[in-house]
Amino acid sequence: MQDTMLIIDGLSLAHRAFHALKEQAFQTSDGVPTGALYGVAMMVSRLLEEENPDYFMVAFDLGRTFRHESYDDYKATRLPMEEQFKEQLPLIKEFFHLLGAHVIGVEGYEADDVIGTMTTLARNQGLQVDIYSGDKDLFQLLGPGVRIFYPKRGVTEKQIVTAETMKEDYGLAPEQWADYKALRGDPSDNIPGVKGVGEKTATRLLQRFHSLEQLLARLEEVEKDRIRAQLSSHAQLIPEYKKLTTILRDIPLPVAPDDCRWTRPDHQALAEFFRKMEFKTLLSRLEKKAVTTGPVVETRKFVVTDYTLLTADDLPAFLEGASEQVVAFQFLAEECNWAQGKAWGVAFSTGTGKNGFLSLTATCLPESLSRWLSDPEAKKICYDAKTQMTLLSHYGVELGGVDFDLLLAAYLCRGGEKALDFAGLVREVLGIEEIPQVKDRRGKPVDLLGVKPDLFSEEGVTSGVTRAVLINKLHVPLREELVRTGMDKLFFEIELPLVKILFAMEQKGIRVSPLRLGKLREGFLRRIRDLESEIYELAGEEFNISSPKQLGVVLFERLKLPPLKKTKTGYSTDAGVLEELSGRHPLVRKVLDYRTLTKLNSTYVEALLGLIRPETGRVHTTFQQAVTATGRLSSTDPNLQNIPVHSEEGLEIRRCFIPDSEDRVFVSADYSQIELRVMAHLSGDERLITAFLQDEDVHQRTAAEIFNVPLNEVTPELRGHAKAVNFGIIYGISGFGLAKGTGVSRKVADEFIAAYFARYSGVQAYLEELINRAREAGFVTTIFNRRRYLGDLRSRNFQKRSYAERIARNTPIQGSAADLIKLAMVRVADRLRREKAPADLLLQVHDDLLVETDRATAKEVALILKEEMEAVFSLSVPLRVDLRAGDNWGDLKKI
DNA sequence: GCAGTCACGC
DNA sequence: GACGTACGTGACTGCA
Repeated sequence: MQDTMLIIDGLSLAHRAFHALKEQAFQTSDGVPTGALYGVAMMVSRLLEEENPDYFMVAFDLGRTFRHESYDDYKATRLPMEEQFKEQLPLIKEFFHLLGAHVIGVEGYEADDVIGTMTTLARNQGLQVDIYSGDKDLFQLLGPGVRIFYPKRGVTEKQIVTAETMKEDYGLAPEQWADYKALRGDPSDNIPGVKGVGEKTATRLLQRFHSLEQLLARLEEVEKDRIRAQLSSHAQLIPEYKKLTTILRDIPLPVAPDDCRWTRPDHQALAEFFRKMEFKTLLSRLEKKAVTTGPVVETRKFVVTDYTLLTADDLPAFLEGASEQVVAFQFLAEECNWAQGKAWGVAFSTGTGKNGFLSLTATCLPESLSRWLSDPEAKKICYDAKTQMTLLSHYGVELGGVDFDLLLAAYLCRGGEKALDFAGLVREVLGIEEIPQVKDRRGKPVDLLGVKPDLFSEEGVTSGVTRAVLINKLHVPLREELVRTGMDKLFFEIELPLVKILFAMEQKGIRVSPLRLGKLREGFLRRIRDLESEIYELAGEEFNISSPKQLGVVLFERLKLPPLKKTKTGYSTDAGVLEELSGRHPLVRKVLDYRTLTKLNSTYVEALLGLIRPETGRVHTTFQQAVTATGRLSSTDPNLQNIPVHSEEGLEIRRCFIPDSEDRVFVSADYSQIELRVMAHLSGDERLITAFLQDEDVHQRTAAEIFNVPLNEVTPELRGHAKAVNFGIIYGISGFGLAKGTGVSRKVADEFIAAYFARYSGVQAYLEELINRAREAGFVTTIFNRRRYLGDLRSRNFQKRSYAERIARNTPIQGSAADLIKLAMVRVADRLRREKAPADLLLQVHDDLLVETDRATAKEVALILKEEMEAVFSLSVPLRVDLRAGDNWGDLKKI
């Protein structure tokens, strides 16, 4: 590997550090140092955490620089700054010495010149040169083997600039930078530049003429009279400017690269320095580093080897003493999914400290075990009860008496983050770094419910028992955390009872007609083929239409259509762009159709066909209860929460979902405007509450209010705009986003929002208060106290902060709606069971419940759904549920 | 395997 | 002037 020389642009860093010290602004709430300390932090990271440089140098200005003497103003403005730095310089120097750097300044030259010369020398020796600087002037040093770590202004992420990225980002080569600055000028360096030549013009001129010399020589070729005149009047001065902007690369240096070899930092002295300077973040990083790489510290391990190998006959006695307490259990299985379940055994850990493992070999469980598992009075705890239920279903055992599910508890406690896997949870809560895990051939940890025979060993049993013991250990702090945060009710009355309901829904599955799906596929494939050949015809060549890259080339290069939008990697070809272009070339519309059809076919038709279980003719989704940040459920394999509904082709797909038999029908119950109702409740806005109390069309009412027209004069267009505003409010609006959504101008969109907040001032006040309180507390909550932690609300990074604010506005609304429907599911399931209604919950799609029931009892069941869902919780506005029923999922009619 | 883009739902 | 509507899952491409 190439040796590396690390060079720090000292003056710029001193400048940053100075402001950091002055403003006491060392770090953001998320612990990331802001721009002011960027250089220091990046370097420390590099030195302490990533790799070590072979050579390390810091360049400083020493006193006045003669390169600028020709420019009178320079002294007047620059000197006082240097005086200020002087106070900081000894500290900064000490800091770098502690880090093991060589600090170099040359009387009469700027730090840039020192860097320029050292870079040239080092590169000639074949070293890789990495420069940390906030100054674009150094870009002129870029070239083979030279990179600049350059912070984007106000942004904490580092940006690595090379000659190539510079060309891409600025359209200029390194050797053009001095010319560019001479033309453009730079007030901060007191280089006036050419009047009337800004960044764009300077770039364009240099791209065309390549160098200042060429430009001045061929001045007559410049078309714009104004620019040409300015250039010729500056013709004498321009070379002078260039002298000011050009970094010297051959000044006499007191050292050679070889004198700058890195000496390892003295950690203790460095820590002392950080403490003195109150660089808390850096200090903690240093200490962390000391723990992980310093004197070898034993990683915290936890293994349980003290357990009893049980037999089916031992089990009752083993569990008996524990009957008053909760028992943690964990299955070990070869396979566990909807289709199959084969258990190796089950591990127990009782509250009284007894651990045991029961091996299972047969296709059925011993009676003593089944009895205990299904006994609702025998309290048990586990990690991910739904999956354990799935395994047990293959033994015909219904798990009962689950008192605590660590997966769900951890999900709630983490407040907005996905639940951790078990090892992660143990690490976070108990600080245990290492637990026994079954590993596959490549050393990847294997799920305890998917241990293939060739991997099964003693280690598996140990892993299972250790996990059971840890489940017991973890449940205490997690239970306390739930109580402390007021989420215990949410956990015990909503999430935990929901597990069984979701499990039943997964088991039940939905019948899908393979015949209808097959026909659909035929039709889709035929249309796709037709479109393909038409598109190739129109394009004049064959290409992969599904590749945005290739499509971009065809549309924007071959057909010369205007690229309206760019993505990180090239032209954007999303639906919005294509829609705009559709009038300009017949191919575009066909691509849109092609996209729609291939999407529907591969994501839904083909995928569903593959997921129909041949034994039952049904698809069985998996509901994820511990993934979303807001408390919603999600659905996978297949995802039945995003089956199309808005297009005719989409409805065709929904029509393939059919009830069990002729005697059965689907009933759907969906909450009307639940999120807006929740917002009305949370904000207490009287106008909004009144609208719902009077059961008005809320979008129509909003239109009347913000456009100031009578209710009956609201046109569909106005209603559409109002609807977009309502959505925007829920999602954390901006004028720009709304403008895009409605097609009105940015200015008009801003006016919509202003009008909305003027009319619904309660909503505005609520949203403002919400953010203020969340900033203080560090989290937002839903009606049932579900939390989401939002550290970024205090971030100095605009982007992060704005994002956190949008989340803060949306989460209480979306999350409360999620809470409500989850509770409603619990109530509905309970009621259906109590009334012995022949009905099964099939799906939940966020505000919609799909139920299958006997044709004869459809009305009754529908009314039960409506009743339970509307009465689920008393808000200051009524909840309303719309009912529909039908013989397939695509043709549901209002009832 | 992973990131990027696109598209479907609420 | 930054930045530009919440929450998901999944198919596909293209690069490593």
